[in-house]
Amino acid sequence: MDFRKVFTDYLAQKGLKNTNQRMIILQEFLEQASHLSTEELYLKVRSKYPNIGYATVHRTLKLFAECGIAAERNFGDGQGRFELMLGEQHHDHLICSRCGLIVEFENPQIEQLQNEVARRHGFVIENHRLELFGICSDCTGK
Amino acid sequence: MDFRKVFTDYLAQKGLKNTNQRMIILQEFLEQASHLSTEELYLKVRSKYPNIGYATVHRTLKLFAECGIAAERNFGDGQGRFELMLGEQHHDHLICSRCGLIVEFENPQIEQLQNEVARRHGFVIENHRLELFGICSDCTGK
DNA sequence: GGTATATTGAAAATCGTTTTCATTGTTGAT
DNA sequence: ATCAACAATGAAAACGATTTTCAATATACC
Repeated sequence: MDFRKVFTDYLAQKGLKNTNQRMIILQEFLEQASHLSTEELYLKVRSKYPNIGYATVHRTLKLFAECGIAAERNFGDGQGRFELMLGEQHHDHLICSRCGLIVEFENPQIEQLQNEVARRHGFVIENHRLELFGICSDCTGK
Repeated sequence: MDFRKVFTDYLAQKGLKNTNQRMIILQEFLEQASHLSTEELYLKVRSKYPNIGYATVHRTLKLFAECGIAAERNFGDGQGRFELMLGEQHHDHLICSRCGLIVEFENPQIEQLQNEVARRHGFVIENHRLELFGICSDCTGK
């Protein structure tokens, strides 16, 4: 999937402008798209391009979310995080409380049970969030 | 379960002091313990006891969480919320995106599948968070 | 009661996020 | 290519929720 095209198409369609900063930030985001906070991406970008500001990184990440190439997550550490959306498939997260490792997983059975629960309570689900916190195998060993 | 006793025991054990404010805040919290934010509880308390400050409410809620009679939640609306922990049973949440209604549910089958997923990835689960966002039956009708 | 020490409330500090604003850059029309 | 319109930028300020500071007060224990 060509994320650059999705993004530039979105910009064009919205009458927004295709700037160097936006392309640089997308590039850096794609290089390591695993659940970066705004702060982390900003530091990564700034190390190579010192005059790109925090606000621009922040605004660009919001654009990524708007056009669907990224999703904003919150794992309860007080920082919003963005992750690349590879296609439509939903996935959830396993998070190591010790080292911070984040593993993605999918489980259709769980999703189905969720729908059942919702139906029983008269809800129509739009969205969900499932996070499992624990200790990963590396950290268990230590 | 006598939450007042759990709380005062915790205070005693920690060498903390049993104050009027703390008892008042616990009282108000118990009266309507359904997922209140600090702000909401503060307003509720202040309406009856105008000279209890926000900081005291906040600090007391943290104490509730520490001694296990409350748990802090975050439903992504930018406000931390506290809910009464009635015993050990874990439960998850259905949240109406339109009216904000919060319904609690439990589903052992989902929990079991979660454990399986975790095991497959070498994780030992300590904790989890599951939230289903959607539209409740009242709001669907309208 | 007296003393040590925790608590309080108001205000200030903090943290992550968002906005403002003057300047700069991009786009599309000419 | 030049121009005018307007979006984007970066620095700093504003923001909202949370947390801390600090002098005054209250509590617990002797």
